[in-house]
Amino acid sequence: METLKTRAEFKRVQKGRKWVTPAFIMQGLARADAESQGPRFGFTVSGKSVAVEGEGGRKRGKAVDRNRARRRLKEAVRLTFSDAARPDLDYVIIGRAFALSRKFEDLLADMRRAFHKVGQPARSDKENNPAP
RNA sequence: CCAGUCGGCCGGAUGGCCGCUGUUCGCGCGAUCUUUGUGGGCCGCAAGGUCGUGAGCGCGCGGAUGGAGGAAAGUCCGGGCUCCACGGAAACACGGCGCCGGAUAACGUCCGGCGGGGGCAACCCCAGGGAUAGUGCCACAGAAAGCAAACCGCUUUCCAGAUCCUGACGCAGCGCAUGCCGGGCCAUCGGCCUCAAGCGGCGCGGAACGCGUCAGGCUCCUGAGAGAGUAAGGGUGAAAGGGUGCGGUAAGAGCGCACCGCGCGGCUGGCAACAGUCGCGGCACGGUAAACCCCGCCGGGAGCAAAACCGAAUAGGGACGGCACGGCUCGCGGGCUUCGGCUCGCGGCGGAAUGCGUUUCCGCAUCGCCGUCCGGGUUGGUUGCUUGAGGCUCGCGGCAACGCGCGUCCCAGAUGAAUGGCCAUCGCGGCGACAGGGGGGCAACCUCUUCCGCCGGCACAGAACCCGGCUUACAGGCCGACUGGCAUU
Repeated sequence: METLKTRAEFKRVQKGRKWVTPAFIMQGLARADAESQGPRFGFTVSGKSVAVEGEGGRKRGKAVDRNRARRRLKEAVRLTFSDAARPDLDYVIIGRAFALSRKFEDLLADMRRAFHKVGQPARSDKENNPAP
């Protein structure tokens, strides 16, 4: 599984198609250079986004929670992308609060559905502007 | 057994499936290098080419092996390291620290003491230098908050007398039947009772007490009055100018004495902080320095996003070469000069040219264009990057912190950021109740425990250059030493 490395790549994918679930937000965009093959993924989780409602107001997610949310999302992508993701797209997955508590099999189902939804309009884009 | 104090340690375990990353070994592929002193083969006169061998690098596959914490956290101190600044020293300013001795690379840390405070005790807590160097502040309350003063109170002198004292008089009251009349009872001239708890009219007395009037007074008392003394007591406060006791005094007061405290000086013990003791001082010198300040010690700044190296595109800078290089009584600067000037660069004016907006007009932009090279430099990449004031065992020195020596081990290095995801069993925690067992109770029942079921996914928390500390967070659990209490032998 190849990951996005630079800030510029992340900013670019932000313009792409978006799909929201309780555990994450997925964005996808066709890659400009056709150099590498297979899809690429970027993961991002902020402390604010995984904040948990507790006694005395919201509790900001600490580093442990952020890392754990990212790992679960990463694992879910790893188990689903080979047959669900489109190889000519870059994806960005943004963690949300339920990334920690959602059952893992539901997370996998969410992920497959998100790949389908994000990949669908990209196909029509490709028909309008065929890549060189 | 219960309660507690101190120190040390752990902080889920095992397995299955699928992953990430470092190191190392092997294999494969890729580009590069592989001698210019005889130094693989072949071709070539040669430059060189080609095949092979080897090397490091990159990628892939396979094997082996390592992979979060006690706080990785907060970023509060101290260092290493890097860059910047800086001739040395001192002073000033600013900041930090502050009992003494030791440990340490250093520290605001640690150890051992000292002093003060708390606890029955084990033990715990303390920013703990200087308040006779100076300045400031001390809210509220209180009379008064720093230099003595005096609200209540206490005492005294004078003055005064509603209250006080003395005297006189009067009244009330008391007494007198050994005062009279009256009255009553018994009765023989007479005797008895009655000054009222129950009875009329008069009279006498002045020891004590009461009231009134008058006069006098300061012995007592009083103060709506003036002055003086006092700080014992009351009250306020965090704090009120030493404490307790005896003496003393008009009342009091270190006014005097004893003990304690305080200050000064000496002696003894201790490296020292300090402790003990002797003498003197009659007690002034309140607190606050986490108020300014004084004294002593320490301190250059910024930080791994430090810093070094490699370096794409675009824009801009410089050098060189080629092409182009038109005007001016202009300005500035350089070079040459036969001093007439010539020439180059920059700028100004003018405007040719080129490009753009559809053309002219007009407007805007450029003032050279092209090529090669150089330096700086952003995205990015590499290094820094993990062997270090390092861990462990043993021995020695030291009360200890710690030091020394021998041996042994290598123990995370990610960078949109690895060290994991999911599941099962056990463990843990909570809840439930059928049943069995133990304890308490007359009983209802309560409680502990075993088994069972369900639930929770299970404390605080994720390395980011590295060490030494501090602080803060933390479910549950283990070990050791010690203290107090109860019970038993």
